[in-house]
Amino acid sequence: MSDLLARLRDRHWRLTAQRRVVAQVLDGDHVHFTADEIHARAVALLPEISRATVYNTLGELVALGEVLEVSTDGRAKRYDPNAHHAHQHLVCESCGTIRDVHPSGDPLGSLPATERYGFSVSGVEVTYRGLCPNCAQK
Amino acid sequence: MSDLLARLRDRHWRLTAQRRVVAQVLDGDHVHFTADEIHARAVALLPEISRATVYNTLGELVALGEVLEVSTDGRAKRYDPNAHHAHQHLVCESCGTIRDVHPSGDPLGSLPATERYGFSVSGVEVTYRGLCPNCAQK
DNA sequence: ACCCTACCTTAGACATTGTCTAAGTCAACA
DNA sequence: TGTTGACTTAGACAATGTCTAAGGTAGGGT
Repeated sequence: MSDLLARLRDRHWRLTAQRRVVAQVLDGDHVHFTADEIHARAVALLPEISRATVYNTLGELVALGEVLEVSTDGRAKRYDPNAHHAHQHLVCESCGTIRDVHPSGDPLGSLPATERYGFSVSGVEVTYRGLCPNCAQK
Repeated sequence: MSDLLARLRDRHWRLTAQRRVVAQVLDGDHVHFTADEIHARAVALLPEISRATVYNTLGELVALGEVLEVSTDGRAKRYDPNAHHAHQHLVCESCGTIRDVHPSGDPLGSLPATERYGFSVSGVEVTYRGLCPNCAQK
């Protein structure tokens, strides 16, 4: 994560206490928090941080390619700090838990030219859906 | 589409004017409207139809498996009446247009057991992203 | 043909998530 | 250490979706 802060400094980001706290909350490669969850955790570390700043900071991190935005369910977007290793998501339909997964094969290659309708295709997202062990039990 | 209405009657759906109009708007296999767009088109056919009824009806059609709900961007969900032929989506990042596409291979098969973390995986969605010919030109 | 009644529809309040604005604050450079 | 433009703030606003209580009606039963 200090790598992240270093990269951001290189890009002339002002290192404010608020931005540091958001980065700290996102630390760890396997969290998929919503903006509200990030705000709640940030407030625990820096009580006066505002919702707007959390949204601003997340938006900037996404624009810089340091964090991925995932909307798996039309509810709140989730933010995925694991932006530097290609992966896909496995989502529990019941509790919303997300796991990072690594399918075999190149998903982009599976779309033949005749199915591209003149689009310039730049990316692909694969979302597997199911029940996590916990929810399957109930 | 009369098939749809027939199937719904078989399931003891009350065929109200409102539900007929929503079904009519969804007619055609390649539309991907938002709830608001569906409401606007429904109002043109039946001025007194309410927003709540459109939401209710769409929710029921989704629960019955007659319509798919797609949220490609964290904005408004879109409703896809092409629920009976497996397909994936190609989305224009600029204007939001969606095309139905048919990739080769079985996307579910690409997730090895060691990457399933005990989940019972029941489905997979593939979303290709890019620019449509129109937006690419600009 | 006409009642019933359970199911459907309605308007509008409310909830959730996200965006914007105007004023105040502060990180970084000189 | 002073200056300045980028950053942060509270709260209003916007977009989308859900809920409620009251009234309407489709369709079965007669």
